[in-house]
Amino acid sequence: MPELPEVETVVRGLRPLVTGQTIAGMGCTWARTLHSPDATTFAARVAGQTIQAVNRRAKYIVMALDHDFLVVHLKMTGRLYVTAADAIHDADRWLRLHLDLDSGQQLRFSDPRKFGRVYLTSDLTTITGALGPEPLADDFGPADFMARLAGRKRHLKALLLDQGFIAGVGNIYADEALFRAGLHPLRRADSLTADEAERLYHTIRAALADGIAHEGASINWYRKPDGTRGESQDHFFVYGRGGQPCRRCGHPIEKIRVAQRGTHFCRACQPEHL
DNA sequence: CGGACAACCTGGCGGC
DNA sequence: TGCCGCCAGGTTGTCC
Repeated sequence: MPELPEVETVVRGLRPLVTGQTIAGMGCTWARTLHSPDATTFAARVAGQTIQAVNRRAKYIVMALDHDFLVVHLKMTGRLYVTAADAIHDADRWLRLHLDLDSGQQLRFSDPRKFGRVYLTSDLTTITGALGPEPLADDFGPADFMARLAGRKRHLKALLLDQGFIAGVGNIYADEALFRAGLHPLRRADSLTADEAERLYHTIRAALADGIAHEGASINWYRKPDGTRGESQDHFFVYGRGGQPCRRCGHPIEKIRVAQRGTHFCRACQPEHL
């Protein structure tokens, strides 16, 4: 569930809580949560480093330390929160890793499904090197998007989910962007007119920006660092609305599978041909 | 290049 | 109440 808007919301919540804090130690209770290096190396290397900045690249949370980058991917059910070291939270039931901060607080990573990953690396490009552009970046314009679309034959839905094509879009905001653009998820990328491509560029950005404005979508697992829910899900046009009337035309929203993902769309607003 | 699918995992839910 | 099986979806890797 955490896509660009959810990760951005987490980053904005964490930033004032951990920036400037020095890490005293690390504990990990599910080995595979640590992608690299191994726990012993990780703990020794992270200790004593100060968190200089908290940022986002695609769906990765990137904390710049003195000599390394501490990177977290929430995958589907990961949650990050800061708490007093002796405090108990509901999400601790699935606690996988914690960082001891010199303030006496802990930065905790909880993850029921154990898909989330934590990395410590001095070279960020080993993680983010193959990612496509940030869709909300100032220097990413309609012409850049249209150039990337050119010659691609894949279904639009599959292409939007491809992190190497454009970074940060996941299943929810792909469906929302395609609805807003009036484009069927099975349209081939190279079948778009210039107008359609430019429209899609703008609706991707609008869907993501609205998601951030509503602080992400708490369908089930996602929570902000303070434990509260985002409200993006209350504003969806199609995602999770199969069988319900389209907010624009009243036609029932359909749910199909595209690229092995549940895909929601309105047959009237997103015609398959032309 | 692109598509299909398994793997990684668990909780929540519908059906019986 | 309880058990069963399915579904959720980000990413990687494999195979065709």
